[in-house]
Amino acid sequence: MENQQIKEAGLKVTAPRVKILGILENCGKRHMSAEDVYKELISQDEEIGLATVYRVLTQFEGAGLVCRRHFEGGQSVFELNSGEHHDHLVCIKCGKIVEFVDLTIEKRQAKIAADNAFQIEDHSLVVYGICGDCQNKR
Amino acid sequence: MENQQIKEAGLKVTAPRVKILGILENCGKRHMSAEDVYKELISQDEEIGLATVYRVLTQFEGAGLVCRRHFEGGQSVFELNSGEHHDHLVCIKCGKIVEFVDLTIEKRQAKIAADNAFQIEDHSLVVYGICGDCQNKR
DNA sequence: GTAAGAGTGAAAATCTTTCGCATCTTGATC
DNA sequence: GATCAAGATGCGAAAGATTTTCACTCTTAC
Repeated sequence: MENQQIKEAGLKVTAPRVKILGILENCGKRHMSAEDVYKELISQDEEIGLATVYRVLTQFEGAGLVCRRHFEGGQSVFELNSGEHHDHLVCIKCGKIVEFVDLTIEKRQAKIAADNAFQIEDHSLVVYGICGDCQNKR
Repeated sequence: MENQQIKEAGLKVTAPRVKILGILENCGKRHMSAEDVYKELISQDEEIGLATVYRVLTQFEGAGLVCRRHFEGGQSVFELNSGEHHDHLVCIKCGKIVEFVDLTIEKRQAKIAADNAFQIEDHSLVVYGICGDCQNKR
């Protein structure tokens, strides 16, 4: 139940937070921009401002409930933290997003960081391309 | 000489373009935001507007002279196109940027894209961490 | 039940990047 | 060199995403 997760994050259980977490969990799309979440709230007749959506998503991010990603094209997208780090394949035509994990790449990154005396905190790998569907469309 | 490169890009040789390219080539920093370039111009008493800096950098990007990168933290950074694709290691404390190329990773990416029927157009790999210097500072 | 501190909505503010437009330059041509 | 059209520039305004401010409301601890 959402309430539990919010409480564990050290946040008060309020209607906007419960609603937003519910949307992220049940909306079907794993990757949503703040705007997407806001529109979904509107369509559910919820009186929640866009500023609150940003605030709540940022808090959730801080609490580790969601991850924020900056792909090309302006808006950030948020996704529920699935526990396991993963990278993304993004279709530049239709926006489709595929997640993947590749141990070989993770290991090489660790090695490269070590070779340069860097202590890895995070990383972001995004491969932009055209998905199978879009290739066939023309 | 800068003039040649600009001409070859199919652009008129104008003072702002020559100046901006000169800064990118001689400023010491390989990665600069539009704002950085603008400030450098100001400090050289050049009367060039920020809008022009953006316009020129965008044109240079289209002509393949520079690459634009979107790291975390708002601004885009531009770098001279070194001909060879490479990825980045970014220090989240001091902003230091190290470039690297790793064939193993490139190959894995190609394989992953193929497995998912994606036709790769581009990719961005950024590893965020703390560099050796910053680790020692505290 | 109540006070204190959190949380919220709406509007204003920021920040980065782009646009509109009048004016000025460049490069090709006499 | 002078001429001219296409292309560039500068400036302020605009746009888009996100954050902050402020006055008000709600949650939680007691």
